[in-house]
Amino acid sequence: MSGKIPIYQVVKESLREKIDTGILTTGERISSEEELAGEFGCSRLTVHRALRELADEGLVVRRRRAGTLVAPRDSGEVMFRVPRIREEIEALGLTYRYEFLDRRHEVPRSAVLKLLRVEGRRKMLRVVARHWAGERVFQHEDRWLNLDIVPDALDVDFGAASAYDWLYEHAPYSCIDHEISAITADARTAFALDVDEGAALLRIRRLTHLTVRRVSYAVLSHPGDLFTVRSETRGYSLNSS
Amino acid sequence: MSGKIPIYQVVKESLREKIDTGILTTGERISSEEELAGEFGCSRLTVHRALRELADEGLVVRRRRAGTLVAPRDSGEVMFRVPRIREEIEALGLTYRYEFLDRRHEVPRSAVLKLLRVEGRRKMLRVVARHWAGERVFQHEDRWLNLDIVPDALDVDFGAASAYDWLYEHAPYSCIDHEISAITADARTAFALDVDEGAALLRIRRLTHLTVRRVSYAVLSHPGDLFTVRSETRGYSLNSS
DNA sequence: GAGTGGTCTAGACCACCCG
DNA sequence: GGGTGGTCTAGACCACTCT
Repeated sequence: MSGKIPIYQVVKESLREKIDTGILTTGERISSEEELAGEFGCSRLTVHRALRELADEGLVVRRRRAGTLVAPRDSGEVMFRVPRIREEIEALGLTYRYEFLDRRHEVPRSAVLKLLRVEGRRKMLRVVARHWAGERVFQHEDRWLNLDIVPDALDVDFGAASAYDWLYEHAPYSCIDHEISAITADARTAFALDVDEGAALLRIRRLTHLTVRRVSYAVLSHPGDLFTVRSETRGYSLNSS
Repeated sequence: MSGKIPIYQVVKESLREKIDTGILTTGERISSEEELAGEFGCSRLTVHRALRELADEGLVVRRRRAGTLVAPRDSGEVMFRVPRIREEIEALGLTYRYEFLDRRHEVPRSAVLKLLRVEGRRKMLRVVARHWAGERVFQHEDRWLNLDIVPDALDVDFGAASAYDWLYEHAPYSCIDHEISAITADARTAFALDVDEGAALLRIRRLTHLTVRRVSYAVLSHPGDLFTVRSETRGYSLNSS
């Protein structure tokens, strides 16, 4: 019955449980790969893979000569999924609608130039839009596109498709940095989001980049009562039972 | 000179670059492991490791018989580090101070019982505290500890050390789920955080669990102007030059 | 059926670093 | 110096799934 589970998984989960339940505690040394291979009756490479994956997850630390130690807990990392906005809204059972507001070819303020790592004062593309969920504004998007990296954007009319979607389709694979904060809506933003002035907003600032090239910078504002960021549990949480 | 870089890394970065720059596009098929092994003059296992890691990162999708395909971009996952609050505050150059407020042994409201997966109405431990950064309240912590999982907590006086620290030291390794949202401070919370009523707050709800056992549930509230959650870039971003 | 990925072995050599 | 992890090979068998 257990013949279908790969051996490296068995080794991994066995060690994970020993760590979870405190049988192995912080700083404690785990048997060497060779010893574990003997215990589990498998090759060293199989054990190596199990230990490497545990190290990738941050549960153990590996050092040559010193061996494998249970890692100190560093309160760890949390994963959040950032779905495409349309999918997110439709997942809530609401109708998604994109509303184009503005498109300018102009020189950004210096803070934005700096974020985009642009030397001197050059024109970039600014696209402003709203994303609706049913009858409410779900997100206000104020985005700068770096024309040094994606010059084609200048030819695009963002009246029908959002800059986000365009980037998603046309820009190469990229990393994204996020900052999430809570702010109070000023008059202008309140109007844009159709909420009361002073309402709490969840604001995400997002910098899209490809290695060192900054592709785009966006400020995304949501009414606080509409949007929540949820993390996904990392690792295997065995939800059943 | 290049002899020090492992072959699997070379394979991985070579393919990553082809994907990043658009030479390989979404849905396109990558050569089979055997073919790549030939190209790079290495064994199949070495290629396999490279491809497996790319798959773990979500850049490619692998299916038997069909082969390895460049993954559709699903806007991916974002990693946030959640540092210990003391470290976070001290990293800002401010003085950290813990202030104990309340500790009760009582039956939680039903929503909390449900979150903690507790059957029936049983007493749990509630610990309320504030975390200061210099002269400002940085976080208000309202935490429930599940005494079925950590009965020892009942013997602990949380006057000096926070429930968070105690959990960190005494509870086994665990997963944590988070929800981040922006809310408006009501009178009570505004008083607790020493901000104006109606101010924007960043609220994190955090459920600590070990597989299926819910250890603790906490509501953490921050003044919106003090606290921001920042993501870390995932993967290798080759920051130099 | 055949081609692909998934896992595993036994053995090897190297790099690192603690004693 | 010697024990440990890091990588690699050549070959093998299996599981899946497309045709």
